[in-house]
Order: sequence, then structure tokens, then C-alpha cells
Amino acid sequence: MAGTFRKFRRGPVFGLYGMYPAMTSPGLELEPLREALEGAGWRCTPQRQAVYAHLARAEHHPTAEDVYQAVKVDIPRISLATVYKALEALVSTGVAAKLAAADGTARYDARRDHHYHLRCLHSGTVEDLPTRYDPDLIAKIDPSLLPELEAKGFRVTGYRLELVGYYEDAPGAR
Amino acid sequence: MAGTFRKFRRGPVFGLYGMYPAMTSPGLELEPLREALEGAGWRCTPQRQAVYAHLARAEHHPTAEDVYQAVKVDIPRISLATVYKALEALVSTGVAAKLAAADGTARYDARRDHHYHLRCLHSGTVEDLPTRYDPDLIAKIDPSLLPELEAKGFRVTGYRLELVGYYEDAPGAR
DNA sequence: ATCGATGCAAAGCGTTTGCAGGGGT
DNA sequence: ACCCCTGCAAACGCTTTGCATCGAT
Repeated sequence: MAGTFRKFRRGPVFGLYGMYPAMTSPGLELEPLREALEGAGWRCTPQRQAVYAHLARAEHHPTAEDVYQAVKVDIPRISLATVYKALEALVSTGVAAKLAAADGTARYDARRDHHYHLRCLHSGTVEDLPTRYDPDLIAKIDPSLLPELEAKGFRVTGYRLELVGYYEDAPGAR
Repeated sequence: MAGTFRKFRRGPVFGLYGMYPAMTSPGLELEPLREALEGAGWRCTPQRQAVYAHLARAEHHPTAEDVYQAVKVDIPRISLATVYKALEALVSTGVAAKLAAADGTARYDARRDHHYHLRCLHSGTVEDLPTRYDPDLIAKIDPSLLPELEAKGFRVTGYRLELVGYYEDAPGAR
């Protein structure tokens, strides 16, 4: 499957949308990142490490611009293009996920376990929910659905669940 | 709540993301559309009717460009900008929903009942799932979640559930 | 006559890419 | 020495907006 990744093209691609690899331990150690990148033919550069570190440490899932501003503190000469390329590398190797928003801007998530999201319609921010992820949720909701899709030739790689709403007190904030 | 809508601004806004009004009967009759638009201070023009009609009749949820191409058959002089403005009007009055995609292009949905989606990672298309929507799903998954969010001042307006995957036979198609 | 809607063109914005120079292997 | 990566700038594509004109009330 790794061979199907393409670098820097537009459009839907394996791993670009809400895919979380089935890794178990979150964290920001360097070695797993290096293995993931180099295993897929990418180099593990300081820029990519910095982008990943910020992603793994961020409270809400940041936009590319957020990451750029944060990483510039440590690497002042980094360019926004490099941040985008680093994010692409992280997403295509599976150590990060790209989250779509209705306004067209993407947000990135370095958590390596499946989880649910809470989305604020006012600010566009996305945070994680504490609820335990249930791998069998779809089968519980509708036992016949997955077999039917499989019979149609559709391979289900995962599901996304998010709550949407807004903070009542701070209309524009958060 | 209608008063909080703003026309033609970027960024997250009430109703822009995955909001479905609690209407019961789908369909493409003119009067409900007229009532929704005029009730919110919009005119019910032939262009907006045509955009809505195409949206309501489309199999997969179309992009703005899809709608433009389709509506041009009946209204050759319509402009893409008018289509965008019509879609914005439909979304802000609640008769359509805007769906985010990972590649940044938006898709639109005129179904007026809640439902789940199936997203193809190859083509970016979105289709509806036959599974019955469960309004109490979140409470069933985690009974303490909604009270906790409410206590934090977050008003949950809905949830989105979508299956992601791809068709095995036709990698680029659909 | 007023005021919103249309259609065209241009601008805006997030994102991607071309390319020359630099650095790791 | 090779090839990937970086950083800059320019291009790209989807979406929005300014504005003159049109049309409904």
C-alpha cells in the first residue's frame, strides 16, 4: 500500500483522510518517527522532527500555519512550503492524520490511536474526546452494513465520528 | 440563530458544517424552498431553485463545479459565482449542508434528514448510507459525555458519522 | 424607485510546485 | 558524487468579492 502514495498531488489519496494507523503508544519519541519516515523512504530531518514534535504536543489540532508559526521559534529560517511537505510526509507514512474542515483549511493530528473528535462550529477548532473508541461500533449500529458494502466491492478502512457544536459563552473564541 | 448568519465570509459559521435541520420529508417541491429562503430574507430566484433542484436530485453529493455544469444546461448564462452564492444561501437557511473533504473542495447535500455517509478515499465522492440514523447514539456510546460537554458550556448540535474506504475494483473511478 | 440578485472579472487564500542551492549518506 | 531536502518565489485551484447592470416588488 505504501507504494500507492504519491507525493504532493491534489485530490484524495490513501492515508490522506482520517486514517489512523493501528499503533498503540502515543508520544513524541524520535526513534519511532525515524523508523516510520525512513521505512517509507523519507529522511528524518530536523524540520520534520520539529513539525512532528509540535503536532504531538499541540492541544488542539493545528493548521499548517499554526505549525509553521510554532516551528519558526526553533527553526527561524523554515519555510511554509517545508512545513507542508513535512506534514505530507507524516501523513503519508501514517504518523499523522489530515482532518478536513468545512472552510477548506486542513488540520493535523499526530495521535496514533483511534479516537473521536469534537468540532467547534464557531472557531473551527477540533479537540479530542475522552470517550473510548469502539472498533466494532459500525457492526453494532447496523450488522448488515459492512457485509453489504464488502459485497459491493467497497473496502471499509475505518470510520470517523465527531460531535459538532459550539461553546455558548465564547462565540468567537476557542 | 438565523440572525447570526453572515453572508460570504470565510471561516466556520453556524450551519456551514454538517448541520441538518430537523425536517421530515425529503423532496424537491418549490414551496418549502421558497419558505426557507424568504423566511431568512433571501429571494427565491430561478437560479437558486435550479441549484436546489439539482442538489436534491443528485446521486452523489456534488461539488460547486458539478452543480454549475448541471445547472448551465437549463440556465446557460448562470455564473459560477451565482452558484456559490446560491449554495451559501441554501446552507445558511438550512435546506442544504456543506460537507468538507480532505482535499479542500466542498460537496453539498440537500437531504433534509440526518443520515450517515460513505466516503471514497480514491475519488473523494460521498454517498449516503442506508443505515437508520440514531439520534441517541452518542448517549449510548458514552452516557457521561454529553452532560460533561454541556457542563463545560459546549452545546452539541449534532454528530457526524462516516465510513471511509475505497472501491477495490475501480481505483480511480466513482 | 428601491434594493437585492446576477454575471463578469479580479482578488483572496490555503496549498502545491519549480528550481537553484545546500547537506546528509 | 549522488540524491533528497530546503527555502524562496511563483503558480494553482477553489472560493469569495467588487461592481455595473438587471429585475422583481
